[in-house]
Amino acid sequence: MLEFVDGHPNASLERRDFDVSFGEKAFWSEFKYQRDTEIFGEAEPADHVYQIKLGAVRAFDLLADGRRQIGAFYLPGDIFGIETGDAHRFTSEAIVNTTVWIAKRRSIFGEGVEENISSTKDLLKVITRNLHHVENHLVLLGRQTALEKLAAFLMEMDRRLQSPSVMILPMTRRDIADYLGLTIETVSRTFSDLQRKGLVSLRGGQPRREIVLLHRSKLAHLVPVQHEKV
Amino acid sequence: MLEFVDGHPNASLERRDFDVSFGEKAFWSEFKYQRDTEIFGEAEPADHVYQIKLGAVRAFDLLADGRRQIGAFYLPGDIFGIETGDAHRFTSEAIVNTTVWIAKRRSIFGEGVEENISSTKDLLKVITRNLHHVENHLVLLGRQTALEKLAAFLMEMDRRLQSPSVMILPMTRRDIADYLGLTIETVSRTFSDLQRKGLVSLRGGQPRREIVLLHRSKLAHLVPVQHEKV
DNA sequence: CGACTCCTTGACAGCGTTCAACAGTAGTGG
DNA sequence: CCACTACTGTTGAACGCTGTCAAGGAGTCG
Repeated sequence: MLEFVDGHPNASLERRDFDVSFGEKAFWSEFKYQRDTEIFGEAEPADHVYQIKLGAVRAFDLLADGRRQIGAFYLPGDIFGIETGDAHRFTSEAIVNTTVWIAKRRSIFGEGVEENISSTKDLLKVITRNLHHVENHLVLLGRQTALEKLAAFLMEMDRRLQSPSVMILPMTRRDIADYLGLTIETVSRTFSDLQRKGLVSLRGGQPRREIVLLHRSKLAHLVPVQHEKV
Repeated sequence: MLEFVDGHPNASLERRDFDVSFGEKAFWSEFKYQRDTEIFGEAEPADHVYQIKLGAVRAFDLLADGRRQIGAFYLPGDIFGIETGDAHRFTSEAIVNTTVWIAKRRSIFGEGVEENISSTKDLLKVITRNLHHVENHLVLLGRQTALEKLAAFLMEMDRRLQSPSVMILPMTRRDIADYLGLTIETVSRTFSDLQRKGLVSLRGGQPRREIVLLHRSKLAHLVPVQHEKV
């Protein structure tokens, strides 16, 4: 099973051969990635499945001139790496030191998807969730203002972190900006806006990653909703 | 089989019970939709699969205040309507008078995806292609300029229409704008830009939907490419 | 003919970017 | 212990790309 480590140069193997419920029995191994190291690159073969145990991951595309678009953040519990069939579309990096469980794709799905039906349904469920998220994000990127984008981002993180009283964001302003299609300055200014309006409170000093949502319903009102049919 | 017509109020049934290759044998019926009529709405159950025979379709999300984001255009040959598992995420409308073949989902996949393995692979292929397209579109919406967006749009249409000498776009400037996250004025100005630069020629008078790509390689150079790893 | 849609163009405004300076924190090494 | 550096984040000022508002041309339909 050293092939695992070979295929993941930035990972350090901790334990292995878990039996997690994803379809049927499968062999999972635990890896740790240091902050800012790559988990897999764009166009690499997508032959593993990843689940975050601890930490956070960004999936992004980098243009030749340095522009970056983050397509998704993955948090503890999230499954990723199987978004696009044969090859990865986005590069994935650990945002902070991150523990990931990894399984070979064929150990879960058989060769391709031929053999294992129940896990194929799980696969479809994960992909469908990803697709849904990306489609929502299309609307955000194409048709929302900076304020709406940041409010939507905060509500998304709040939901996915199960509405903690103090939300501790793993990502930097640059990550947030690249997720929302903005610059770090605009993100920073919009945070200040929200603070002036009394909707959020920024805590912790440099990196200001601790955020308290003071008025979730007002924040939610800033997020555009889809049209209700007449 | 009148349930078909019941479920598709805007459609007129023409012929039915084709035998098309999508996985194994399935019963397809041909429907026609008038320009600007809805094929299926957001949040409706996704229990049919659609393939365009003639015409064009837009899939979009409409916000409460009228802002619209188009996620994809579908052209002859394209399969759509199975993007998101149980319920549709986007509304689909015929852009022009459009002929569509429709099959019940379970007549293709069995109840859910349990029974038919080979068509499950087809399903995954279609969904994967959709996901790939949407992820590309994320980068376009979040990180590209108006000029880059329009160039990318023209190259995409050129490829999908098999590089005709004269490209006849089915969609209006508004559709293009809502696809690219721009306004119609910016789209129009950017078309004029490209024309002044000698890269395209706009033909046909009001609706100016006939476009000749005069310099595909220069046009392609306007489209940002993903970063090549060092 | 009038009414309508689609598209283009001009003038102007504004949202978000760019450029720049600076504060707070952490890590390093003399 | 204290520079020194590096990194993250905030804020100000000016710019500019794109949006907004407005007018008008071209084509279609009844």
